[in-house]
This record gives sequence, C-alpha cells and structure tokens, in this order.
Amino acid sequence: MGLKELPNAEKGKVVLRFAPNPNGPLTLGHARGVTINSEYSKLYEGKVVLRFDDTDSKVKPPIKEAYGWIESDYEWLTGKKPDIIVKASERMDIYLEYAEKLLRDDFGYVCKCSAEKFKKLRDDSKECPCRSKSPLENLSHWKLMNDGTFDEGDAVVRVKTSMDLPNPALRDWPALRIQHSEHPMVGNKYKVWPLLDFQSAIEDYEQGVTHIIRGKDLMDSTRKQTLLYAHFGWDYPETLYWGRVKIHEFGSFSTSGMRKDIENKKFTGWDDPRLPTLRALRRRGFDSDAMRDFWIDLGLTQKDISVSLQTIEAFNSSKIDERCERRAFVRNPELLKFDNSSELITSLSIKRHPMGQIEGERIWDLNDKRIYLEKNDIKETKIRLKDFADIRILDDMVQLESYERSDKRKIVHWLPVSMAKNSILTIPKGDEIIIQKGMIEDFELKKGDIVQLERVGYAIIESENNSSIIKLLWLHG
RNA sequence: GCUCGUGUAGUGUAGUGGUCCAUCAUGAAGCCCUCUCGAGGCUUCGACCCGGGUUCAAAUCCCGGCACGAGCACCA
Repeated sequence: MGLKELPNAEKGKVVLRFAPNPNGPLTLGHARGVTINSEYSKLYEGKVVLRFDDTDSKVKPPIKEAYGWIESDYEWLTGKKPDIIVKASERMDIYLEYAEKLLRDDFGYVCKCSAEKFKKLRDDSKECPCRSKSPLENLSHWKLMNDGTFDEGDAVVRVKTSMDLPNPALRDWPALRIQHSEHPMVGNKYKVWPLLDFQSAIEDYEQGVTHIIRGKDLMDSTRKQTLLYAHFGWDYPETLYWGRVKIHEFGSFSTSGMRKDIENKKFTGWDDPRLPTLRALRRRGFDSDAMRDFWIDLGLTQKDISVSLQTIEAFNSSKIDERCERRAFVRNPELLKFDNSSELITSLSIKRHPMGQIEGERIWDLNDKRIYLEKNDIKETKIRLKDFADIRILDDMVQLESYERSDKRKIVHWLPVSMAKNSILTIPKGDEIIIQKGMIEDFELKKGDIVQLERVGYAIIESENNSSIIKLLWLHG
C-alpha cells in the first residue's frame, strides 16, 4: 500500500522533523514517528531534523545518556543518521530572544496569576489583570524572571491571543515558565524555559520545517502555534496527524513509567525483553525493516488503533525466516536409549534451512545410542524422529522401525546426547519472565544469531560461543 | 462544561457518487505440499456506527443522533 502523498510537497525541498523528549530511549510508540517521517523524507528526497525537546528539567527531566540512545535507536530503525540534530537546550538564546520580541511587540505578557486563578478567568473568558501591562512593564518583569528574582511559579509569559476564542485551550496560552532545577546539559544557566508549543513553533521556523507530522493530541498545538506564526508573519507548515496507538501486549508506552519501574528494579534495564523499547525489541531479534514495513502498512490515519504484537511478528517472520538456521531444542528432555536390536548409522546430516536458503548441512554424531525427546512427544508410542527414522517407544527404550517414512505418524524433533547442550530459554510474557530449560542442538551456536528452534519458534543466542550453558532469548513463534 | 477529532470484517487498512454483492494484510477454520506446530499454495469465515435527507445512483455528499478518543498542564 504505502504512504499517501504529502500535500504541497516538492521533491528535494521537504523538511520534516521528529522531536522526542530525551527522558529515555525510543519506544515502539516513537517508531511510528520515526518511520513515517524518514519514509516521507526518502520519498521526497528531503531532510529529517531530529530535535531533542528537552526544555523541562522538572516534570520529565532529560537523561544525559538518552540523547545518544535516541540517536542510535533512530539509526537502527531507519538505517541512516538524521540529517540534522538539534537540542532545544542549546538553542535557548534564540527562544528567549523571540520571547522578548513577543513582549516588545505587545503580543505577549508576563502573567503573575496562579495557574488556578488563570484557569478560572479563562473559563469565563475574562482577561487577567496582567494582560493590560505595558510592554515596558512586561520587559522589566521579564528581566526579573530571567535573573532569578522571581521564583518558580511566580510568573509565566503568555501569548496574547483573545479571551473570546471559542476553544478555551487557545486563550492566552502559556509560552514560557520559570524552572530553577538543574538541566543535565546546560546546568543552571537559564531560569526561564519555553514550553513545547513555543519552543517547537520557533524551532520549526528556524529549521525551515515544511511538514509537521504529529499525534492528533497535538491538534490544539497547531492552532496555538498558528496564532503565533500569524503574529510573526510566518507561514505555518503543512500539518498531518496520526491517532493514538496501543499494542495489545504492551498497553500504552510511558517512558516515565518505565523509568520508574527500572529504578524500582521491576525491570532490569531499558533493554529488558518485557519492555516495548526499541532496544529491547532489537535485542530480542526484531528486524528493523520489518518494523518499518509494519508502520508503513498501518499508514497515516487519525484513527485511534489497537494492534496486536502478532501483526508485527508476522512482518518479522517474513523478513528473518530465510536467514535463520534451524536447530533442535528439546524442552523437558527425557533420555531414552535405542535397544540392541537397533542398528544405527553413525552420523546424520540435516539441512541448515529446509528450503535451502542457507547452504550447507548440520552434521550429527550418532555413535552414542541415547537420545533426548520432549516429554510431551513420547505420550505416543509410534513417532518419527525428524529427518531420521520411525521409532517405537518401549518404556525408556526406543526401537528403530525404519529409516524410510512408513506411515503418517507424528514427526517430532529430537537430539542425540552427543549433540545436546544444556540451555535456558528466557521467554518474556507480559510482566513475567518464563524460564524454559531444555537441550539445544550443539552445532555452531553463535552469539547474536537468531535461530528457528524447530517446532518451537524463533530465539536469539545470547551467550558467548563456548559457554557451557547456552542462553536463548525468545523472539516469537 | 467548552473545543477538536475519529467511526469499513476479530485486528489494521484500501476505497472520496456508479467499474464495490467493497481491496489487501493479519487472524481463525480447513485442505494441499513439505520429514517442524516454520515456509509456500489453495479454500472458507468475516465489515461500510445508527437514523433521516440529496440523487436515477451513497461506504463515498448533507443533517441529526450515538459511540470512542484527545486538548483545555507553569509535561512533551
């Protein structure tokens, strides 16, 4: 299907942006913004600005390391670096200058009302007393805000729109407020910080952004910013929206919530496999192309949607299957031995990939006549050992019946003892972690490789190449 | 309360007046193939929120409901 055309887009002249708060790494929710913006940029040979909206050091404080995390998450997902990277915190002088201009132009004022008091006035469409101050007076209060004389909460700068606007959200909206908390990038240099609506508006203009694609929860932002643009005589970028996304298995994505849970040791870190962060998904073996295909397939609509992880997994399987070698993984292994009447060949060779997408074979040594089978599979007495032979089960002994397939009996995976290595499969399930012990086929197990455990599903090898116990992390079925 | 947005199969999505007894993907069920419960192939299931109106003709336009969601933060 693909993405629809962007309105008023000229090839080579499109500038888009993706603006996360660096208060954690990117999540699955951010992936939509990254994908949509980068795909459009590719389509129109445009540019993407990665902008760190780090203007709040109090409610959602930035994490110093997160800037780097986000850059690498972005690069992983799109396969390239953003064209331009800016941090709001290093552009503060520009924002403050525009704020001052706002006051000089009498298009803004320093409001000393409490938030509650202003809310009441606004709901009644009444002007607050601060609104009638002269630019000169505002400028002198502005100075007091910036030099630290005014304390946090003492004053905000508002954009003078109109108190009669039908939409209460747009009435004299707040543009800057005082924060004395230390900022991880610039310390205590600034006392006054812009709010999103102001900072974002100015920066989009400064960067020459032509198209803004954002969540529809920001529709009122567009309206507020359009008012500001009109005052400055600028043209507002084309704006498109997406609706809210939920993934069944994860619920919503709250970076602050995850941060708290990690601090409380509920999760081991940002790459805990239970988390919907990009780094957790990448660690588990999700393919970035599959992830992109998924978001492109959803497209850009304003509908609130709730999709299943299964859909992403289907995209992922189709991307990774052809490069995943097969391995046997016997859960809850039972040791059985061929009886004396069974004459066995001494070695077996099995394809690395059933369709031959991967050249070569796995060689199994069969000199030891003991094998592992899954407890569940030996409930039946006549089964076929996959790629090997039909057998009959007699208590803890097995008897070779035929190498050729002689009937329609069930085909099961198995492992000769000589090829079996202890293994632990970690399966994230909701907030839980399930540990599944088993025997893994000891054949070229390379750290970081994703294998398909036959009849089980995909998993990634997490332990070093010669570990005595192989650690596997579950990807999906 | 005010403002805004969205409503097509279980889940997503295509479709902007006839070519739609509605597309594709995913899902479920079944079959074929394959020495995996994987991959591939095939079949089936399943939807235009409701009510009016305009029109020869409406998923598509208009009006009115209803449902869901969002904004009204000195968060982003």
